[in-house]
Amino acid sequence: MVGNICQRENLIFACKILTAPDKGDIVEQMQKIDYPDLSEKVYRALRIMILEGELVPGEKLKQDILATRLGISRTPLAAAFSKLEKEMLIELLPRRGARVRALDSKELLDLYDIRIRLEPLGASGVAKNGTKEDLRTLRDLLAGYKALVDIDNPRAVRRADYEFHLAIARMSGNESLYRIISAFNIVFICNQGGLLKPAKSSYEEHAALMEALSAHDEALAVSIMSDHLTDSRYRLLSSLQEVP
Amino acid sequence: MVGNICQRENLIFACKILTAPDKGDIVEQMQKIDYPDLSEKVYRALRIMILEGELVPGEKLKQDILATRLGISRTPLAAAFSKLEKEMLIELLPRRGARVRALDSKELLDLYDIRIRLEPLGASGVAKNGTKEDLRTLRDLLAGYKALVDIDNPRAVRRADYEFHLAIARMSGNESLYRIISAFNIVFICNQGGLLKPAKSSYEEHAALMEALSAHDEALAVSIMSDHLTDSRYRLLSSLQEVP
DNA sequence: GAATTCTATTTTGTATGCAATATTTCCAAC
DNA sequence: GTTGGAAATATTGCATACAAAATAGAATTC
Repeated sequence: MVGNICQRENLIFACKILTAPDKGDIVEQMQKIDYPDLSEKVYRALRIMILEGELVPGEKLKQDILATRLGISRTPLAAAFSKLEKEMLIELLPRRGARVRALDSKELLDLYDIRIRLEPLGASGVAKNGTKEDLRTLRDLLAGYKALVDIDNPRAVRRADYEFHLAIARMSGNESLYRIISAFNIVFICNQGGLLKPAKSSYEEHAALMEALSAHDEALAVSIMSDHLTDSRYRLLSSLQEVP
Repeated sequence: MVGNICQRENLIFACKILTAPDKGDIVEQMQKIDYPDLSEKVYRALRIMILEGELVPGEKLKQDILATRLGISRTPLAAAFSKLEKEMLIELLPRRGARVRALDSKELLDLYDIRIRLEPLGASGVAKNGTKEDLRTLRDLLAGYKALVDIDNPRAVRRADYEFHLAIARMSGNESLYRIISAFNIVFICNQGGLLKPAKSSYEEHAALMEALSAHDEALAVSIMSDHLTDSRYRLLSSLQEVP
């Protein structure tokens, strides 16, 4: 996936857009990351800005302002908006502009229901077809996860969790599965509200999953992934009922 | 969903594009269906053209030719292409144009794996929350299905199957589920290769599902849907192994 | 003072034009 | 006859420009 290579750079770029005091700096960043086409670059930048909360739900995305700020014309924005709309990150009201979509708790629970069905399929794929290289990568991600848990950095833990889950989908061998999970930012959005369970518990569940994957125990991997997510959904539901 | 209202008209429109001998007819059709924005209209038209097989896999989509044929400029095509790319219906190679994506058998099987996980979730939702109105609509669709089976019209049966499955996802109450299933044209693509089982068997399975939904028997509905699709996937696999 | 209509401004959607890149064609060399 | 390269052509991506629509604001009426 080309996307992941530039993920970090894009993030930096996205941050710059809103934090940089002068426009020259932004343009500089834009030129640094040269994707073949501008609309893809803009799309990625906006995606990260939304997911990272720099563009908040409900916020109107005015083409002129964004285009000026990014130093581009409004044309490539149209394509970027189309993509973001398909990903349900923005709402596109004809002739009335684009807004960052707000997610209510029902939608979050619904997304969990989807995760619970789809991600075990990914785990199954890795257990069946995961290469030694895949498993090594996952173990590395897991080690990174553990380190972050130990130093107690919630935001970084969330990111590590996201990367671990997405890596499994990517390695599942089911390309469509990966595209669906990543395109809809399902993992990211579910984690957005913060950690639903103690980082340590979460880590232990990941570690158990890692064991099952390493042992190519498909049934166990599926079961652990399913339980892992079902538990998270349950916790989300409980936390919602606490503060209604 | 606004989309469904104009589904039929769009189909007619899409067909006209390629069959109409003169351009004036196309323009006429374009004006008939007035969506608020042109890019959405074009997107829908192209989507149907691809799904109906009028634009064949591997075919290059040249902006100029398409734009001229549709009587529009190339600008709204860009947005339409972006959407289609997200739906995995076309491939977008930067600076090298767009191609209709070809699906190999592995991808088809992978899509079935996803269907098998997602659609039972839809059935569950309808069994739990389906209104009387929803159930009535489904029964109507089922009746239509039966009629088509009786007169032996495979193409129409396929379409009816598609509509029945999609309706369940739509009525599930899980908006994201519906968007994912419809956005990726999962049902349609899976049916593209033709019917995998005798239309009569398929109808009977649908009828049994309808019973379970009417009785609000969630577990049974889930199980029937799951079996229904698992069987289809198995048949697909078998048919692929026959002619390797 | 509140509501409503009419005007002015903003903002979006689409077409066009230009520059950059890809593809094709043609010609020469081996 | 085939291969390699250069010119010509075609095609894409982006910016600009313009028209249609929506929003905001002012003036008028009740």
